[in-house]
Amino acid sequence: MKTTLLTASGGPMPSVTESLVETKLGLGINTFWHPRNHPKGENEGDNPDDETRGDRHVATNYKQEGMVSTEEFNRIISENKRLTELLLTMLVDMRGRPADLHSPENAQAVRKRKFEDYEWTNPIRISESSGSTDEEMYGRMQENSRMKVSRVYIRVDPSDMSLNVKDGYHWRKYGQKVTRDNPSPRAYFKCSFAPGCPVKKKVQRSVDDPSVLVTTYEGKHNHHSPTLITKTVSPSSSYSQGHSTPAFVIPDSPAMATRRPYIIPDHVQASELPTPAAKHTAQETSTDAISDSAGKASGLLVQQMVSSLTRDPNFTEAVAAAISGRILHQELSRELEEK
DNA sequence: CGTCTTTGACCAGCGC
DNA sequence: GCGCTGGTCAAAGACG
Repeated sequence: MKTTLLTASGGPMPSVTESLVETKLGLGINTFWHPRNHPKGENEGDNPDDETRGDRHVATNYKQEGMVSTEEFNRIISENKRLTELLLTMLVDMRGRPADLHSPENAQAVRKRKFEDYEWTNPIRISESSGSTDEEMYGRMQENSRMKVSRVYIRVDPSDMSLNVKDGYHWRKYGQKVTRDNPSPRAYFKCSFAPGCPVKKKVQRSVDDPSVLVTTYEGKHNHHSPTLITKTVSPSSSYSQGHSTPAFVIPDSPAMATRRPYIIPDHVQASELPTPAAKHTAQETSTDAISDSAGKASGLLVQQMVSSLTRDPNFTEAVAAAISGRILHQELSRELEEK
């Protein structure tokens, strides 16, 4: 079974650079992606022949470093190209929104649209806010933008009709409904790992792409992540305790990656994240040992993220362009001063 | 026997 | 008030 994380925008999981842009633009959840975490076999129809020379240059460097095969890297290049186009589309769309707000007659409509988007993601908060004016709700929407509600998009095998998402927690299904806007049923789950845990999640297939499961997590766990004492790793206990989403799941094997999303919620700092190094110590059942290892290993994840950034061809090119542009600008300024 | 899933019934909120 | 819709409950059955 193939699993691919997607973004809140409904598109494929972006590369790290795009994730950072998404963060800057304030889009929903943050995401973390790395080629090595991507299941093989995606985009099998992509043609690697249309890559740019720059991409080939980076590909050569990749190969020299022995990190990935040429085929693998060509696939990554193709995907990055496709994701870049997606990002540009998103940017164009987002740039249009502030312009809408400048128009008084459109401001209310745009605000309503944003509110509806938020309502889709945060149904509990909205219901709590019922009775308020639009102005109050919109303000509250912005105020609560970092609440413990998140959505995860997971690509699964279309032939698999189950709505089970293995995210490390134990869930009890308590209902299923067919909603008006989606022919696929929506399943309702409650966390059953600890008694009284208020966390719920809803799982429904995407109306646009039935191979994508849309999972909405609500609430805060009142217990440690069960993944801490099994095969996977969560961040330090201070983070993982009480968070509604799988904090960070490191699969032991590609098979384990099935339906196990990689998620970094937007309020989590890099220093709070776990690392691959913590994974090994997590095999122990002692949560104290896990907390210690997670703390020591936080720097390694930062390294991994930096490594991901630097291996992204577009990011490399952008940095090179920025640096060369700056150098050129300095040289021109110096020449002007000398004259 | 305990746990989980299924599924129809029920309830609350909302718009008309 | 009525109908629609999403969310939840709870009984019955399946399963290990």
